Amino acid sequence: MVVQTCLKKKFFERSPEEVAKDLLGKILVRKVEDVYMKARIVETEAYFGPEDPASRASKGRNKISEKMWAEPGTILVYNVHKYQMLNFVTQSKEEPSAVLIRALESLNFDARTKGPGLLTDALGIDKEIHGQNVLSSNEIWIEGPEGEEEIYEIEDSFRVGVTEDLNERYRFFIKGNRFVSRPKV
DNA sequence: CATATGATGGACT
DNA sequence: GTCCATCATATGG
Repeated sequence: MVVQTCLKKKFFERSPEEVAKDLLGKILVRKVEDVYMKARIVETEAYFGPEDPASRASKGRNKISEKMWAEPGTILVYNVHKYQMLNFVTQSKEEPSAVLIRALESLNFDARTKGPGLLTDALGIDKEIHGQNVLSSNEIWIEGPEGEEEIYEIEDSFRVGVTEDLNERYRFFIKGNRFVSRPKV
């Protein structure tokens, strides 16, 4: 029997790169009224602080980005065109950084989740949960099998769609998973 | 399969 | 008015 455990604060108190990799394979649970939607995280991206040109923290503090300086685990939601992007704050209040959820493998529902904008649509995520903490929210949280070995390979690439990327690969995804938004790099 | 392009709308300055 | 961490469609090999 696999024991599902909610993540602890410590999980998010690490670099966005580590958190992004470790979120792969975890189960995202979204509760809307009496409906529970469960999905496996299969693709993520790490964003750093002011030194990362693609990060919203590099544009200074504003109404959206200020939550990057909040507690690790804080939920950050912002829009790109007509879509919402779901992120979790990592590291610490002094070192703003975050992980973007880019694709999910739906487990108990049927909707398109192959892309950061599509998955928020599927889960009904909008700014209502912006600023909540994924460690304490009862509308969205993350579970993971404890002490299980990874049964998949992690592949990486440069980040998708950014106007100015860093010189490292900060996109991570589960190799071969059919829900990954852009399997080829 | 690959790459290219147009539509898209909310939030900020 | 400008920016954007997107998506769907169309085209070519």
